[in-house]
Amino acid sequence: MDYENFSKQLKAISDPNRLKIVDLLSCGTLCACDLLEHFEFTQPTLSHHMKILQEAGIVSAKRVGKWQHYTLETSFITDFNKNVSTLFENGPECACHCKK
Amino acid sequence: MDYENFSKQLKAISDPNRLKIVDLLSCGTLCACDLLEHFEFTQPTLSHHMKILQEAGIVSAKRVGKWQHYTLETSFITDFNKNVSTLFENGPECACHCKK
DNA sequence: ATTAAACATAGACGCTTATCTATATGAAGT
DNA sequence: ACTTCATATAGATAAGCGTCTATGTTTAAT
Repeated sequence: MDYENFSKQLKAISDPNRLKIVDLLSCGTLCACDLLEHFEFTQPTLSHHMKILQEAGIVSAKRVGKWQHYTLETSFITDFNKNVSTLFENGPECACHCKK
Repeated sequence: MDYENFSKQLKAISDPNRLKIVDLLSCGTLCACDLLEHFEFTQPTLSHHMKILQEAGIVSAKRVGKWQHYTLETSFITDFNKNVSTLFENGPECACHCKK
């Protein structure tokens, strides 16, 4: 498995605030101002977090008028779940190369 | 859900080298010297990574003679999988508090 | 055209992290 | 007792991260 790539996904969501953002988006699309209401930090900080989530392929953005609409990437979820399975299970891709 | 706690688990495995360590341990118990053979870094660096994995409850250690035997904590795997489900699914614990 | 609202970018600051070298500890064999 | 092997600890360093303030950009409304 590609540890570097999986590592990037994990690092992107391993911040407690970004975890909450993903959790909020798991219910559906939200704009930045709606997201911001759930946090104590400033608007530029949210912008920074959203950029990280986008660059990791976790979230996609679409401008609608003045608003940025953020949506969870379903491809990320399936990819992530696949990586988790590969990591914990003793499969043929395991780094130990043992034949269980 | 407890974002702080889940964040600690994620940060502990979000290093590519520690991902590989977990992947290696998913096949069974290994000692430090066996693990070290799979990496380029030094022994103190491995010791550092193992400490982080232990403190996160991901790995347990047991001394057998001169060797430290490391084992993946099954409780971590179930806990982790549970957290992942809660995060991505639109459940009653979701931060948005919407009733889907 | 101005203004206001929503969001992004730039730069700075303090804290954390991954790695190293050097050294300590602890168990086992001679 | 001394040495050797396996592992841990200490301290240093460089890079990365989360946050802030200040400012820029873009869209829409007046």
